[in-house]
Amino acid sequence: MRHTQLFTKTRKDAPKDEVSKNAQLLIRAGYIHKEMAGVYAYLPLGLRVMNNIQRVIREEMNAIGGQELAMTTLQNPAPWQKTGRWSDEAIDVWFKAALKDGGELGLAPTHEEPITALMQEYVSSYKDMPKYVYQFQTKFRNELRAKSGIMRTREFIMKDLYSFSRDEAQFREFYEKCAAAYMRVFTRVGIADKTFRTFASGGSFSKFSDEFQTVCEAGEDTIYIHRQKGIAVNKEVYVDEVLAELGMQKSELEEAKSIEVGNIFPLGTRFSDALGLTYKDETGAEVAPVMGSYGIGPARLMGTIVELLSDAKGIIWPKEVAPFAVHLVSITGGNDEIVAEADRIYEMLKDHGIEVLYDDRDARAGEKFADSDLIGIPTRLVISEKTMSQGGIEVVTRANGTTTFVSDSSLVEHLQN
RNA sequence: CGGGGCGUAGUAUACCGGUAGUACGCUUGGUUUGGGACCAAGUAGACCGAGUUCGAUUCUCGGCGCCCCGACCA
Repeated sequence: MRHTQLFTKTRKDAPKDEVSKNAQLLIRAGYIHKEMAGVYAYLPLGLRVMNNIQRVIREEMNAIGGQELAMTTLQNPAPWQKTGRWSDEAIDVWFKAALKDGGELGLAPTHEEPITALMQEYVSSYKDMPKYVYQFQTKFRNELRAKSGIMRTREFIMKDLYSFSRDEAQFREFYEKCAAAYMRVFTRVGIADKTFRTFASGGSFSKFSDEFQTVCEAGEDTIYIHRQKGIAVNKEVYVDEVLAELGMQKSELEEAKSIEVGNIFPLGTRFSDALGLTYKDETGAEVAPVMGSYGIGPARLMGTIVELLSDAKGIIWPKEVAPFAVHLVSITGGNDEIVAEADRIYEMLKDHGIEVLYDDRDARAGEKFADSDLIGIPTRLVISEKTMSQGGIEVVTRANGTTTFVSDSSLVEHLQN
């Protein structure tokens, strides 16, 4: 894409009402737009990152047998009434709306009820299980206090997967498989070294759950890390009784602030019981499937990546999630030959399927480099009088600033490995 | 929800009970051209409502919005 086609612009100053690093950088670079407190729009660059993050998650979910679907954001109260969660006492973040005919509906804060009700139509035999379904879907939560940029918002997309298993053993097997898939996701988006599977309270669903917590000063949570075991314990269950159960001692644990980037938890038969979801086992007996729920917030992941992978100049995207693979920057000084050469390289890269943002603006070097650093595409290619006279292209790595010269005949090969 | 703070051009900020200033941006012209250039001329602003006052962007009250700390986080 040519920069001159991009309608967004970078800016030097962050808006005064944004304090968090993630929102400041993402807004300055033109990735997101704040619509109101806790509600952000994704602009072309931001949408590309969001789509890349979702692609990574999708690939990992498909690899463990997940089937993607799309439920609805408008929610029928009926199944929620059956589980007792339609009331504001049960879920205090409901957005609800009145229908013209006097009825009421909800804006989805989560999807356990509708997915369980939906599966009732398709699950009837032990042969129908296990089943793993997931979606990327907008959730609405009327938070009393949205905060931390895109980390805690009132409207956000969540990847939520629900597992339906014959019994506890079958459920556990998938639960562990999914935990491993989550770690692969965090590895691919570049935050695995700081992300720990974390023992946590199960909230109202179960006694315990597992969170994936990424160590970061900007985090809302506090965890206690057991370095040797490579796992952690959430502060909410940091009590002697639980630690003993886990075979840990307080002296072995290290306190850290962290961001919850994922959460998986057992649902047992709570929802299948309440909504009457059953299957017939080999003996013909009606049995309630054992369920599990598995969430990752792509936007929160995006915010976490920015918090962790950025410097004073801007963002440093990992390859898998970067909006473009390379940032082609021309320094023309009004010289048409350089423009023509940059255009040629741009077309060549596109022809080889390399995703490239081409800064074809008639701007000075300083401004282009500053914007390039801010936007944070992993690899920058510079074409200027200097590089042309040396018969090559300058290749700069955003993460560490290392620069190499590559001849244009070997450029594509250089970029592809 | 408890506490605190803040609303001034597109953005960031200043001053002031009496014609609202600066920088960036944007427009035009010129000079520049490898790390956010320079000169000149333009463009554009007081969240809403009520009150006090001769006069309110400024003071008072209410509303709305935004931020931070805490609580909450299914």
